[in-house]
Amino acid sequence: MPYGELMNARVRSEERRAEIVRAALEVIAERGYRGASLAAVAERVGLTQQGLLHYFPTKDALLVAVLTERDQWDAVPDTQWRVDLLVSLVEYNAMRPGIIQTFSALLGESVTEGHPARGYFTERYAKVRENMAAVLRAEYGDQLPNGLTPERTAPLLVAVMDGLQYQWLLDPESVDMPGAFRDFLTLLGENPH
Amino acid sequence: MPYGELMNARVRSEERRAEIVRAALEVIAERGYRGASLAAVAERVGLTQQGLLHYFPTKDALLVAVLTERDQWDAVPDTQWRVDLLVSLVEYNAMRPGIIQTFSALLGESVTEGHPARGYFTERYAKVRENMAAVLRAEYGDQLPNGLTPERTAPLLVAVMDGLQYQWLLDPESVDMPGAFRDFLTLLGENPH
DNA sequence: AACGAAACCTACCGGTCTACAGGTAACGGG
DNA sequence: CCCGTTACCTGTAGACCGGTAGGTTTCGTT
Repeated sequence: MPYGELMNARVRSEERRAEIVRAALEVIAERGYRGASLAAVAERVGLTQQGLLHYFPTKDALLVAVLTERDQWDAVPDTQWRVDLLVSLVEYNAMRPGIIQTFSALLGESVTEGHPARGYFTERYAKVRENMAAVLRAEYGDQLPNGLTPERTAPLLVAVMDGLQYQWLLDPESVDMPGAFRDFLTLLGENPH
Repeated sequence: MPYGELMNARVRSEERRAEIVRAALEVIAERGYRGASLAAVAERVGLTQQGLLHYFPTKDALLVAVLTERDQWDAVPDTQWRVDLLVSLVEYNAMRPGIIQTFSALLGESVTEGHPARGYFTERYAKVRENMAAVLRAEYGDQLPNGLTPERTAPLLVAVMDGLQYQWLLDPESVDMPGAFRDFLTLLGENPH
C-alpha cells in the first residue's frame, strides 16, 4: 500500500463513504430502495450494518448521498448540452445498465406516498425540462421544424428517454434504445445547422 | 339487501375477491408492491391479514390477480384501437391518478431482480408495441409522414405515454399530460385521412 | 508516551412482515 | 336436520428491519 501512508484520515473516510454509496447503488438496482437493507449494503463493503450507520446515521441519509452523487455525475462541467451529446449520453447509458436500473427503480418508487426521493425527482425533472428546452432552443431556435416550441417539446424529450429505459431494461434484446432515441430526434425535424 | 338472498356463495366469493383486488390496487399505489403489506390491504376490506390469505394464499397470488384484472380492463372489446382513442385514453387516465400510480410504481419495481411482476411487464410491453405498430399502420400505412416505419415508431409512442405519466404524477401542475401527448402525435405528421 | 477522536464491533430492542396451524361459526344442499 | 364446505378468526413461528447503547481497538497528534 504505497499510498496508504500518505493518506490522511479525512481522505480515507471520504473514500469509504464513496465505496458505501457505490454499494448502495448496486443494492438499490437489485432490490429497490425499500427492498435494500442496510445490512446488504454493509456486507458488500465488508462492514456490519451498525458499522455502516457510523458513516450514514440513517437509511435516508444514505439515499441522500446516492442522489447527490448522481447530481454531480450528470452535471456536465462548463460545456453546454447539445442534442448530439444527448445521443452520446443514451449510447453511454446503454452500456451501463446498472445505473439506469438504480434510478429507474427509484423513480418508480418515488411516485408513492411519502417516498424520501419524491421531492428530489420532482425538482430534478423541473430542472431537466428547463435544461432540455434550452438545448432545443439553441439547436432549433424558438420554433421547431414541426411548429412546436422548445418548452412544449422538452417534456416529450424527457419522457422518451425515460420510457425507453424501462422498455430496454425489461427486454434489452427487443429494444434498441439508442436507435429509437435517434428516431425520435429525426421526428423533431431536420437540424437547420 | 334485496339481492343478498339471491346471491349464491360463488357470487359472493367473487365479489369479495374483487373488493380485495381493488383495495390492493390502492395500497400498491400508496406504498408500492414491496411496501404493501397484506395486513394493510386486509384492513381496508375489514378483514384480518389471515382472513385475506383465505382468498389469496400468498402475496404473489394477490399480485397476479391485480395484474390480470388490469389486462381485462384495457382489452377494448372488439373495437380496434385508433390513434384518437389513444388521446381519449390519456385524457381518461389524467382523471384517474390512482390507477396510473399503481402501475407506474409496479413498473418501476419490476426492473429489479426477481420481481414477481417482471415477466408480466416484459410480455405486456412486447404485446403493446405490436399493438401500437398495428394502430399506426392502420392510420398511416407502411410509412409515417416523417419516413419512419410503424414498428420503429411504436416504442417511441409507448415510451412517451409512460414517461409523461411519471412527470405528471410527480408534478401534475407543471405537466399537461394529454396536451403533451397530442403534441407528440402532431410530431408524427399530419393524418392522411 | 499520552490522549482524544475516529472507526468500527457486539448486544439488543421494538417493530413488521409473510405464512402456517388449527379452531369455530355460519351456511347451503341433500 | 345433518354435514361438508366456506369464511373467517386467534395464535404463533421465523425472519428481517432500522436504530440505539455502549464498548473496544486503531491511529494521528501533541
